[in-house]
Amino acid sequence: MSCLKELNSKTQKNGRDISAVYSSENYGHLHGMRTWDVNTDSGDQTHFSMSGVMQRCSGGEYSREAGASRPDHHCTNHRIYPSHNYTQPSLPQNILTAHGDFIPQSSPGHFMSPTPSLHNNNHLSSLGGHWLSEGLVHCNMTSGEIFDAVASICPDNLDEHRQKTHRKLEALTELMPQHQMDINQSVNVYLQPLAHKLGENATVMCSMNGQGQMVSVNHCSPGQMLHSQPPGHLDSSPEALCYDSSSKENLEQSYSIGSQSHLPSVSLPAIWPNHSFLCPNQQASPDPPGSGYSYNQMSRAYFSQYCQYPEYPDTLSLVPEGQSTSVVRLNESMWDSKSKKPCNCTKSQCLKLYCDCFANGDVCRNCNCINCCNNTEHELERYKAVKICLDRNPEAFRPKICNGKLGEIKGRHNKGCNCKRSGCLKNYCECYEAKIMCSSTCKCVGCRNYNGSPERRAMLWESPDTTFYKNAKCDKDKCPLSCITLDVVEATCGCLLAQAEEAEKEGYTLRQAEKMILEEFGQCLTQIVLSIFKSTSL
DNA sequence: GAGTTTGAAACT
DNA sequence: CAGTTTCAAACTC
Repeated sequence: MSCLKELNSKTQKNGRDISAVYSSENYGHLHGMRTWDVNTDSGDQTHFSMSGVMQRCSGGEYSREAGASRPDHHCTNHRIYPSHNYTQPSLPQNILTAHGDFIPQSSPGHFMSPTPSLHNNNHLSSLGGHWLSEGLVHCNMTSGEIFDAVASICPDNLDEHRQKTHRKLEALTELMPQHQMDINQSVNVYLQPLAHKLGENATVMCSMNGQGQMVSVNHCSPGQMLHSQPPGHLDSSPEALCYDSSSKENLEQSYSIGSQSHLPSVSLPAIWPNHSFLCPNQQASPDPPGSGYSYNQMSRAYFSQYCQYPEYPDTLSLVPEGQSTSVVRLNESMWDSKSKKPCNCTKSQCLKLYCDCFANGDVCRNCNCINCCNNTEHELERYKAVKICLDRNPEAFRPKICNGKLGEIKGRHNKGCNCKRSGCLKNYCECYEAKIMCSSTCKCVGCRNYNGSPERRAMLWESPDTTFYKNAKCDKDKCPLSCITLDVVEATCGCLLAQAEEAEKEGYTLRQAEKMILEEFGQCLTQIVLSIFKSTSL
């Protein structure tokens, strides 16, 4: 029986390393590339492939242009039309259009040269001088192509923008060259679409607010309505799809998705506050039925290394390939200053791993630090600091506490602690602080943070949080029952259910069904016991 | 709140 | 890689 095989597989894995049980095999990967059309009415066309980094404006970013009568002072406005299935309406010139179709990577985008009217300040001009300012949005476009493209569109302040942007790009490229390629393969950063005008699989929208939150909606189905209005106030205008990413409130509203509110959502980290990336081949995890959103989170700094650590697929989830619609956004709780403990750094400028904010990939906000450079005003310094840390230790931003074997509720410390005086029973100890027991990877002296320790037992049972003790893993991985994990229990239940269904399908009597289920349970137990024997050499 | 202790990070 | 220094958090009074 296949489920028995699965159970066997799981129990075998549980003996040592079960982290791969929830593999990606059931979930698709995001891949493919999308291109943009930047249209003007000049008629000239230049083909180019957009791969690399593109910038957006600060403050407003990609906001809605609510018709011709709604100027937006601080945002670059974009109208986006699909290249197919849609006839561009009669609108003012110089509209940035795009289509979000998944296009084979070899397919070029089309760039149509601009007209002089692009340079005016008419709010209907889709590209203004702020196009190249702050906040990186990554897409398949090289920096040179960006400059050339943007230069032809909005030469205003180009030199200044070029210099500023080039410095950032240099730092960025230097910092993570290997990820540039990843980005090029997984364009998921797109402008605001007019969703309901796009054909099936045509809508892609993705952007970030000033806090690095990435939001995207992919593959909207025809008729799906995305709106920026509160429920009940759906804007029926073609420009209804919008957001002002400088506003968290608007951001939330913008992604109130009409009848699709059940759509899954996943969170994406950003390496830096204004930068987000999507890696290809990220694994997706399904949402619990009925849940509106699911959030996973990981260190933003660590995200740049994400693709190097497939053993942590659960830290990031994306919508499975083929799913018609998805919402991708950064978990805002990651940026919730209320939930983040403020640091008190005085000498490190919050650019060393001494600083918890920096180490966690956060920027300092509402902290008590002095001479802080861990903020958006010191991006370059921050880039360099991240690079230094990664050069010194490529896993510097890797979460210290990783998922342990299944059944280990809290996991284990990657490096282990080195405590000498605290007995690992004070918060000086990172294991203790993370509410996990010390493991064989620790090099601590006089450790009392292990299962069965008298001090620990007394302390934990005195504590209101006795689940810490109850859920903790066995001492130093030597408990033979440690392989009976939730996963194994789940698999066992699955086998029993499958047997019950089979009995029902075959029309067996209740007694016969009970017998079948009990026999199945016996086989499951046999597999578990055999696995225990194997893993413990009993 | 000031001073001390502690262990991770950084440095040599 | 080991020893030392620096640093910020945890802890004590």
